Amino acid sequence: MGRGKIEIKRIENATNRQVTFSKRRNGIIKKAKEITVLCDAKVSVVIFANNNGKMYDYHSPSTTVEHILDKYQEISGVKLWDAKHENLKNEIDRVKKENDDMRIELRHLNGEDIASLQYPDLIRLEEALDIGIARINDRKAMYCILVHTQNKQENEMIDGGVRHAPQERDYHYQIPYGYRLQPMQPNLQERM
Amino acid sequence: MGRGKIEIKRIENATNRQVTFSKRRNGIIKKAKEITVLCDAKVSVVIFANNNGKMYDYHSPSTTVEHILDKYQEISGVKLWDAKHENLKNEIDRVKKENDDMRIELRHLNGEDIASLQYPDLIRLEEALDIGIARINDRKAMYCILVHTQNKQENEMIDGGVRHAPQERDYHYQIPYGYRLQPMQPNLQERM
DNA sequence: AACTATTTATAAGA
DNA sequence: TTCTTATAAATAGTT
Repeated sequence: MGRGKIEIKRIENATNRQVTFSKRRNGIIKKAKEITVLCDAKVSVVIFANNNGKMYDYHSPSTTVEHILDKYQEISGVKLWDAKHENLKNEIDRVKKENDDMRIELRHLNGEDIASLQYPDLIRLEEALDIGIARINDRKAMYCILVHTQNKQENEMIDGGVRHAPQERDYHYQIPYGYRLQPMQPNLQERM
Repeated sequence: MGRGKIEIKRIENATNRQVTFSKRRNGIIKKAKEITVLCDAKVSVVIFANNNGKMYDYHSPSTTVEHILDKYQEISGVKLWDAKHENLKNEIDRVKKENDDMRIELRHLNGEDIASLQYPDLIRLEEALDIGIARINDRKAMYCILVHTQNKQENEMIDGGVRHAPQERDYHYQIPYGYRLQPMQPNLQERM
């Protein structure tokens, strides 16, 4: 489409090549704009000149490059982001694995999904639970002591004619009256 | 460039639009190939049909999409990866948060880091642990029953003159001789 | 999917 | 470069 027909092969004359590049580049981008409007298409064109590396591009409106690339990946199956994001993905996998392991352990501690466990595993679980209970009872006992002390202090204050508003840390209303101190676990202290 | 001149605006007739899309799409990709050869250019064209979402693309040889994108970013200053990056980071944060929560719960169940817990939380924990222990004991009991049955079967086999190789599921070596059955937890069945 | 009358793109020249 | 213009190529409407 010009004064003469040309063969489609590299134009050896640099000036000529540059001129043709410029003309045809504009042509392609014009066509891209046209098909966008005429046919409601999404188009993305990126052209680099080989000599100066300058870039020319067109992207149809309401189409971000990201969007086009996402679709490109999805359809072509090429994973563009992998190189860049492999590390992040690996970390996600690692954390998710950790997550799954903990979820399983939690379920086991709750006595769920234990059908597949060997007998020694059951023993181990029971021991872990026993330790937990021991420590929690220990802590409960400390609350009782604390409340006891606090009550004593409050009584002394009333005696002195001063009454305090209930504090955040007035726990005793949560503890049943007469709650008995749990005996300390004799073998617990060495672990704490 | 056809029988009649057309205005560059959306073609309303769907069939016509589809035909024009097809023709012009081929035209653009042909032009892209030509400029690649003639001018030694790097070209990337991606076209999506709006109706079926089908993708058509061309990328000049020795030009990966990644390469073009890298250059695109470098020149345009647009950070294409950021959006993707952000999503992955958010997921990591989300999973890590889940992770931390579970880690805390595990520590609590183990009776650790409970100094900051309120009394009702301690009660809740203890109840959870009790349930776990009950279920595990229940399971242990099932092992004992199983082993008992198995032993009986083996004895019968020996009586019949046949001796079997030890099976995978011969658990009894893991259970101390004379291990006594744990009493079932009376309030456990309704939960299982 | 072909055909072809026209429009459009562009190669070569100024 | 940019403009011009002859001609090749693309394609709108038709079959």
